[in-house]
Amino acid sequence: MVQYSSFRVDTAFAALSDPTRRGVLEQLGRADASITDLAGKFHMTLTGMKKHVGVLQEAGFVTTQKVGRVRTCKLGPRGLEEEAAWISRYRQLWAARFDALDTVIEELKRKEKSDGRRKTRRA
Amino acid sequence: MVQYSSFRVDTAFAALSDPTRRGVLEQLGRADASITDLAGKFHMTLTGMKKHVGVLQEAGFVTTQKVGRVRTCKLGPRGLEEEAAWISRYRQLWAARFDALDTVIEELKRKEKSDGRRKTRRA
DNA sequence: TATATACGGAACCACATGGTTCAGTATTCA
DNA sequence: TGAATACTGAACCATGTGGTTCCGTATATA
Repeated sequence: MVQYSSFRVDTAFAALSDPTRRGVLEQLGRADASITDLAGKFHMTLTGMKKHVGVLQEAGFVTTQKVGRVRTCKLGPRGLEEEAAWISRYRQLWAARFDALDTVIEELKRKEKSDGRRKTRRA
Repeated sequence: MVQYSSFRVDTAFAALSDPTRRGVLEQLGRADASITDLAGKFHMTLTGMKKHVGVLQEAGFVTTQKVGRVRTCKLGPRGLEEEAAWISRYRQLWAARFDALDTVIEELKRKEKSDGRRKTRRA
């Protein structure tokens, strides 16, 4: 029984809301990398990148391991299951909400076409 | 290749990172509501709720309409398409990254199977 | 008309975020 | 050994966030 805590989803979505961090995830999807590698690739200081990696690690998206003086980052065990589940569930809700209201969807289509000249709307 | 604007995804994920706002979305999935309704349901001031609704509106998840003195909120035209796309794409990346590790991929397959069949999970 | 309701907006607050610099420590290598 | 490398951590800064209160305005209602 998968029970996702609100806290995890919070930190996960927060982690994903930064373009640098999404970039880091994509980068690590291609190859493992050190802090220095990532800092260089995203044009910021080591300290700055370390913070981002820390956030990703906190969210469970990244694991790191230090060998010698180099800390290597790689994708962690979480594959965004819970976030995918939340979004999927919401999309069902959303679709159901719009399915039920045919008139609204029609209204919406008309609106997108005529670009907001009509204000009269029944709901 | 899907081209999604980084800005939109940023604000979308940021909007979803707050549990109150996710709650509001789920609530609006069940029924439209006024600011006062939502403020009461989530135990905060009108002004506080108005800010949350503003964030959701900015992200395109919610639309509002004022009739008389009541502003009614409803789910907007965006159904998290871009966010679902990003996550789906990342999950593929992630899975490919772990292809080498047999135990993990087995775990993934088992999970995806049960995910696809039964969506019985709650928030 | 008087009053209660529902919102709008400004200002404030504590704390988080996304960066930086600076001063270390631990490793590697010539 | 000594110098360069790779990171760590503290401190700082500007801005953003999630709330609040206070006051104002428009609308509904008795």
